[in-house]
Amino acid sequence: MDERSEQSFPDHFIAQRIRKDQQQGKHGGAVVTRFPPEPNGFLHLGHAKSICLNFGMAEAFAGRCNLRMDDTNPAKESSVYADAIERDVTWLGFSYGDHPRHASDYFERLFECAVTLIERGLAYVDSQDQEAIRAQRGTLIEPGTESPYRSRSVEENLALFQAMRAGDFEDGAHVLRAKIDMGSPNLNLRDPVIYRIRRLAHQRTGDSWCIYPMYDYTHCLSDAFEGITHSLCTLEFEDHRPLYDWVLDQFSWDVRPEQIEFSRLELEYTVLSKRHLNALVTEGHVAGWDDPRMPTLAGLRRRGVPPQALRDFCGRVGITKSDGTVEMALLERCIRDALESAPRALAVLHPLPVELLNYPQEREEWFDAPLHPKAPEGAQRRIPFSRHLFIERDDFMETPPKKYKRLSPGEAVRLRHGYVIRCERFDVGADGAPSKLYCTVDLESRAGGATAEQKVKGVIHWVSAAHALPAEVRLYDRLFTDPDPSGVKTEGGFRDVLNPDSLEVCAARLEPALGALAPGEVVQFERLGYFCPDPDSTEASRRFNRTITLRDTWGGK
RNA sequence: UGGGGUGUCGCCAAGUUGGUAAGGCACCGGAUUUUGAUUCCGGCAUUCGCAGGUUCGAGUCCUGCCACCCCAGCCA
Repeated sequence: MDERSEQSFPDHFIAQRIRKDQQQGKHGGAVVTRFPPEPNGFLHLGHAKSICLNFGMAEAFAGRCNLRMDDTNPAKESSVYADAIERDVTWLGFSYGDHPRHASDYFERLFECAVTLIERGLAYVDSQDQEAIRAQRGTLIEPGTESPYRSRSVEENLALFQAMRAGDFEDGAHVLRAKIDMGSPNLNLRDPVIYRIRRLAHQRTGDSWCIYPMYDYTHCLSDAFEGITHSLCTLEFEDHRPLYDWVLDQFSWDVRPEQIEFSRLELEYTVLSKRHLNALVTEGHVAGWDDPRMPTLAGLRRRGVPPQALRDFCGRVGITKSDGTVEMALLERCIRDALESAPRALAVLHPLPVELLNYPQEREEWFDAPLHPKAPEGAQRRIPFSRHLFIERDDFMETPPKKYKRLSPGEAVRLRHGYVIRCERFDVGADGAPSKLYCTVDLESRAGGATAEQKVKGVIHWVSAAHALPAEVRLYDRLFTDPDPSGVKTEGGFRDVLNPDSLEVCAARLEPALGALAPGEVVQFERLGYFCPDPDSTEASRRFNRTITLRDTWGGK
């Protein structure tokens, strides 16, 4: 738990503005926000920032935050994604009442508003094709030109719009456009399309509709319908605010929502856009949306990252309007912080056999070891010890560098929670690498023993060969080798900087107590990092995911 | 060449009536440590994109530049 970020009151520019509004009694002092994802993909770290902001503001100002599916485009959306979104928001620790809201809940009201706009001469049916409309929009520096259908009579527009709804036309035959200003320097105001014909079943409304409203028209009205006071969105919508305001200004509201923009999250060595994440999944570069290497909430969860780490992260990143890219180190710091209190265990990822020459073949001992070093008298587990052990391959070197604090010929190290051993000799395998160590053990070296205080090179982890549980352990690394995958200019783009070593699978050996761990429960394998059983782990074949390594201040390895 | 934004330490980010640069991450020391982890102390921007100006005094006000981001979906 990070008390600092949990208790400190958010004080970014949006919080300041909301506080001011509330103090001035705006909206009757009410604060209502909303998190409005489109159910066309899984939520990722970028969404976490928005979720924490929106739900966080509601919490901080004793308000409410709605979860609203922005489901106005049945061509791309599905309930599979909507379900995943609910799961992820809940997992992050936020609640939105009994149900999420849906833009599709408002289709009828949205239609009525459109009719009103038509009646007031503020919207018209354009019967040109997409290309013609695009050509008339003009460019960034040239104004657009008005559609020949712009001056249709209200009666004709009404009849046409009703016919569109009735299903009398094919896709693309007509669109409804807001009549604003084709000469505006803001392209969004050049008579934006607000309804299009899509003869497609919608995941929630089925075949009830064959016309669907566009985002700019739908979003602001949905906010108003729900009494949203502060509509927080990312910077790219700044240009849309005049349109947001234009639509709302055509009606009167008890609560008139206001849009405020903040910069989206960018993180080094990853991609944070649904389009790119979708490509990773679709093209098979990862195993799915919840692949532990994905920056999706589902992936992070499967990896073992606690939700608190993400909330802490979002809090530390802050909210501003400046574009920036956060270093991976900050996220890692938050994850390690949240996991420090996890139980400890011993596991060997790359086993190197060790035989203790002076330890009886049949003898066996069980050591008590605390689950956490800061609670030495607290809960314990038992660790078996015997003549045959495994230690980490990296913990032995024939000719070690100067400050090596591990095992080498003639040197002694302590086995964590156990005895001190000294390496007498070793075998070399066909590949030229050490294949087995022969050591002597000092039976007086455990705590309380005669030689317990002796100085040794260091402390290493180990497991008893006969008692250890075999397990497949997946070691994950960053998915990309370039800090800015989206910025890669080669033909393949981010595909060209995928990290070929983002996944290493190893055959590990675990201390027996680890057999009782449930999927998702994170433990620290001492000196290695944090790990948790994958959901696909079974007693017959244990599978662990590495959540993150321990901080490593040693240059070597 | 249009419109909308942003520029404070390697990264994120405070600074909102002008008064003499918070904090976090990273990094570098040093202490503790049966995890090269954790914890703990200490260090880390004479300077705020640049150039002028106003002022006793400017990151904060004015002027002019420069850099970067977003916008021409019947996507959101």
